[in-house]
Formats: sequence, structure tokens, C-alpha cells
Amino acid sequence: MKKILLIEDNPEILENTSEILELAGFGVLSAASGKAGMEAAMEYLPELIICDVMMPELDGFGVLHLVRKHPALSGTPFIFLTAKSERTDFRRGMEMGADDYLTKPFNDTELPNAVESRLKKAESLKRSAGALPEEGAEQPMKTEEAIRELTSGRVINKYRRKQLIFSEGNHPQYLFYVLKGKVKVFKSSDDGKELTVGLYAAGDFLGYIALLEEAPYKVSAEALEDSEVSLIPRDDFSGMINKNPGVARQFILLLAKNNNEKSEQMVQLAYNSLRKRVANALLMLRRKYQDTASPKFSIHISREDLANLSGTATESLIRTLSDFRQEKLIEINGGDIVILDERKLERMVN
Amino acid sequence: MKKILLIEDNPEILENTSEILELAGFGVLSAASGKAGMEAAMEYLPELIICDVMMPELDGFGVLHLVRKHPALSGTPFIFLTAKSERTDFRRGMEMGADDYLTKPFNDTELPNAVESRLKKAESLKRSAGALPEEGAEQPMKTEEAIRELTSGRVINKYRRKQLIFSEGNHPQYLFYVLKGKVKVFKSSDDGKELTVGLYAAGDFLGYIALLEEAPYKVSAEALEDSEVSLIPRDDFSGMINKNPGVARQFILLLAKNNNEKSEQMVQLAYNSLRKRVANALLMLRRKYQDTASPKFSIHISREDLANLSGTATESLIRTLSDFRQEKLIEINGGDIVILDERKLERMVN
DNA sequence: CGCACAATTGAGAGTTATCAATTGCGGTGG
DNA sequence: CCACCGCAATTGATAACTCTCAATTGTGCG
Repeated sequence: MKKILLIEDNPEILENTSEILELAGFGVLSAASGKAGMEAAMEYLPELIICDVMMPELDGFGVLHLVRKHPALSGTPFIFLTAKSERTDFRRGMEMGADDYLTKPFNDTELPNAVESRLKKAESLKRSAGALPEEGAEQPMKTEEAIRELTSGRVINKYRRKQLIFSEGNHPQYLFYVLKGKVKVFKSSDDGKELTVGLYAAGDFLGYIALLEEAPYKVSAEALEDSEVSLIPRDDFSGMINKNPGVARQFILLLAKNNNEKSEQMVQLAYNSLRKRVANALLMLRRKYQDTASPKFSIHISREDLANLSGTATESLIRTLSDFRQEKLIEINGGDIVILDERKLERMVN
Repeated sequence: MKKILLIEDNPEILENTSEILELAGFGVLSAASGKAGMEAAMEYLPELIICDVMMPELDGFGVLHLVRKHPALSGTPFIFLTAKSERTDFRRGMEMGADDYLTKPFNDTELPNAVESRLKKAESLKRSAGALPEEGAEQPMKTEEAIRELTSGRVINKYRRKQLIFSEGNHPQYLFYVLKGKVKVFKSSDDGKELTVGLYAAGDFLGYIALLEEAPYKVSAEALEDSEVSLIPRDDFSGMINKNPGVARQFILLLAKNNNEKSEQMVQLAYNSLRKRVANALLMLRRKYQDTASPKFSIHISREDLANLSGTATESLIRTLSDFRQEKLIEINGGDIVILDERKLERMVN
């Protein structure tokens, strides 16, 4: 039975829609918020996602954005559900890569038809993509499926804030896949100062470099907040990499992206002023961890962590933050940093 | 250039729309009827089809139906164009598997955006479907042999000192393989200062990150001294990567190593004193470019290049070199830097 | 021989780290 | 309930480091 994920914050509509889909013979997973939806999507990897546009916190556009970024979900058909049939909203949704756009109220055939049609299309695309090699003895699994297999049904570890996930010098046993929370990867200088060299969020893989190299970790990873991570045994990972070129390709892309980001960071660290580095750190956090589609972004992060991300001393970081606050670029609410003027911050680093 | 097929029976709209697309940088094929459109589609296999709904004889729905049935066209993104924004028509189009539905009049950005977005989506689907093995029958070559085949018998380019080999923002056409000489890869900060982010010598591959990503270069490469580089066409490289997992693995290892080195460098740049960074730069050169087994290592490098490698201003670098010279760590012979006491330099950075 | 450019030196300004002190805050045992 | 502890955040003062600008010297080459 095809699994469909339905994300809708209005309980009445949720119930009603879910019923329609079940009557049409689909397996329905439902989620009552964008965030819950995203989590369910990552955990269950549905065949199709239906999502309301207007929701508090993480709205439909946000969900779509995250879905498209996620390696195992990016190809999943995505249908928007909305009460208003504004042209601009419709265009925005389609431009972000939605597959269909249903306006409420819809009748009992429209929804199943739309779903059916998208599933059929996804199916045929999958087939045509895999159709070329006629005589490969074993058809390699599709990338998406392979990644699904890789990540699902694993042991899940929970880590508390500040807890180490792996540490420099140790031998890798697992590939990590973040289900929930925020993780940083860092490296220490000889005099004990730490620099954060990577940020990870739900849906990201972690620790694959050491696995691919078959060498000890050169960096350490630590939870920035309470997190859940699933553990994929080393051999399952390398087996998948070897059997499935598509999966290997995904990780090559990750490595390449990583590399580019690091080159960029190096230049920043070498030549940019503290102000710029801090501004950039804030923007990096924003890019990586923005989960609401609200214009304001707020994050809870210790000054030390932020200093390590900026590559500076905690005190210097704090002074810079004060400056930013006075300039109305940010706001500090009980430890949380709120970005008020993203535009100006962007301009600062460029 | 991306080929787009535009099917529209009204000559005015056809002309106008075609112009918009051409301005947006697409190659436009046009057809004035459904039938002509279908013929053109089959002959030219465009990357995307835009089609009016209402046309005499074969209408838009008919075209879509035929397209989806055609084996080589079935995956092609299909956008409907229509004057009326009736809900039922829209639903019918989407249910038949259209990818988007634009109502006229549309403004100058809507159309290119819609096209862009669908092309990107199709691209990403293709990619995630995996780099398929072209012809599985052949036994994969041994890795070593494959790499030999990759690098031998190629066009060889000679570059003079300071000459650019590739440059940030350009699209990669070749994989480079250094036969002779020294090459640096660098990136510029917004205020024009350069940081060297990689050193390459004879036997190294160059520029593979952009090729693997299928994206523009994020860094530039320049000869540090007169060099010879062989050019491996893009397709030969990706073919080899796809056919031969061993070769793919080699490049994965290169990427991973690169990544680790960069993490290390980032920490250095962030927290180490100038002295340490310069000492490290000298040692990096030594590791990368020592070609004789002689106990002393000497290199000819401009102060500016060395400063860019250390991430500092030329003057500061020079002062540090003077210090080193006074401390008998190095010696300077007509521009050449000779390392006298490697041991002490090593100790300095650790 | 002199030009163009690289290397070097000098002085001073500006930025950031460091050390020390103070404040703020959540939890906790009396 | 409250004083107090431990830790994070902040502020202050100062030292250290590195950059910048400007001037000078050195060097290869036509």
C-alpha cells in the first residue's frame, strides 16, 4: 500500500482529508504541524506528501524547501493544499518545485485523482530512469530507495546537549544520520581552542569522511542540543556505497559541497574582520537551522559555541554581539539571538 | 543551451513568448499547431515543452497525452499555457501529468521562473536516479590501468608562471592532470586578498570537485612555476567514474583527504599566531614539493605567494621570515628559501 | 644604465586576545 | 523561602599582534 504523508494543522480538515485518502486505498500518515510533518517524512519516507500551505511556525513552503533539500526525499511528489487560490501563492509554490496545488474545498474525486496522477508519474519517471541497462545481472537499487533502506530501521541513539558523538582519533564504526536536533563538528588547535568546522541538522549524514577513508576521525562531533541520531553500521554503509553508484554519487556530492564551503570559510578566517566573521556565523546558523518560515530567525546557542563557529575568543564575540544589538541588527532574548536585519548582515559579509 | 519547445497557435503570443524565453537564455523551437508540435518534439527531443491548451485539431491535452506515451519524451517537463483559469481545466491538465499550468497574461518573470524551476527539478531527478552504468557487459578495468588510460595520450597544455589554469565562476570542461611543475588553487576574499587553499604537483589531479558537482568552479588555479598539464575531457572523466568504481573510490579518497586538510588549515588560520602559520606553510611546501631526498629543502617562491599560503600580508610574512632567518631556522639564497632546521619548525606548529 | 617590479624596512594605527573582575541566573540545600 | 553555589555572560583595562601606508633597497632584464 502506498504511504502518503498528510500535513495539516486544522484537525477537522486533517481528519476529513485523511478519510478520503483512506477510502481511496492509501496508507495515510498524518502530522499536525510542519515540524512534525518533516520529522515524520524523514522517518517514514512516504511515497507522496500532501501539505497545507498556511501553518504556524514551519509553513508549507518551508516544508517543501526542506523536503527538496533532503537526499532521500528530494524526488518525492509534493502536493500543496490551500484555502486561498491566490495566483502569486500558486506561482510561488510551483516555482519551488511543488507538483500540484489543490485549493480547498476540493471534492471527493479531485484529491484522489491528483494523488493517483502524481504517483503514476513518479513511477514512470523512476522506471524510465532505470530502464536503460538491459542486461545488468542485478539491477542496482534506486538511489532514493537505497538511502531509505540505509537509514530506516536502525538503532537510534539519544545525545544530550554537549555530549560527544564521536571524537578525533577514534576509529569510525558507524555512519550517523541525524533524526532530530543540532550537531556540530569541530577540531581543536594545539592550545585547546576549538573551531567548529561543520553544522548538521535533522536529515544530515555525519562522519562519512572517516568511513570513506577507512581512517580515524580527524574531527570530533558533539550535540549542540538534545538530539537523536540513528546509527548505520560501517559495513552496511560501505556495502551500499560499493553496490550502488547512485549512493556513492550522493556522498561524492556531499564531500564536494563540504569542500567548497571549507574553502570559503578559510578565506573568511584568514582575512575578514571579526565583525564579518560573526555576521557570517549568524547567517550560517540561519541557513542551516531556520525551521520556521517566519521572517525572524532565533536561535539558542551558547556564546562559547558561537565564538567557536566564528573563530574568535568568547569575550570578543560578546562585544561584537553587543555592537550588533546596538545597531539593531540582532536582539537578545534570554540568551536567544534573534536576527532582526538579515539584509544588513548579508551586506556586511559581501 | 537548453532547448525548449513552444507550441502555440496564436502567432502574436507565439512570437512574444518565444522572445521572452530567448531573452532568458533558452533555445526556443516553436510550433504553430499541436500536430506540428508533436512532430518537432519527436524530432528534436527538447528539454522542456510549453504548450497552449486550446488549439484546433490536436489540443494541449492531446499533445500531453502523446508526449507521455512516447518513450523518449515521457519524462520531459510539460507546462500548459492557457487564457482561461478555469479550475476544472487546471485540474484536468494536472491530472494528466502536466508539471505546471500558467495562465495568460503572465509577466516577464513568471514564465522563465516556471521553466527554470521545472528544468532544475528534472535535472535533480535525473541525478538522483543515479549515474547509470552505460554498458555493464564489460568487466571493469583495474583501477590503476583505468587511471593510466585516463591520463595518457591527452592534449598537453603548457602554462607559464602566474598563468591561470581555470578561474572561479567558469564551467569546468576538463579534468586537469599535472605532468610537471607546481600549481596553486586559491580563492579571493571580497576585498581582493587571495588565500591559497591547495597545492598541486606533478601526478596530481586538479579541478575534479567542480566536475563531480557539475557546477561552476568555486576556486581558481594558477601555475606557481612553468608547468605542463594534460587535459582530460569532462565526459571521459565522468564516464570513467561511472564505469569504474575503483576510480570513483580514488576520487572519493582525494576529496576526503582534501577535506581533512582543510579542517586542519581552518583551525590554524583561526587560532594560530603568524609565526606558526608561516612555519606551517613552509612545512606544507616541503611536504608537497620536496623532490630530492636531500636533507635540505629549498624552494623558489615569491613572498606574495608564500603570504597567501600563510594567510597574511606580504610585509608581515617577510618580517616573520627575517625572524626565522635570525633564528637559523631558514636561510635565504637569492630568493630561494632553504629550510635549515625542520625539527624546530615542526615543534613550532605542534 | 635604468626601468619595472619584488623585497625589505619603518612607524604607527587598529584590531583582537588576554586576564581579571563583575554581573546574572537557575538550581538547591538549609 | 532565601542565601548561596556554580557556571555562563558581560564588562573593563591592557597588552600583544598584525595590518597598512609609505619609503627604501635590491634585482633581473632589455
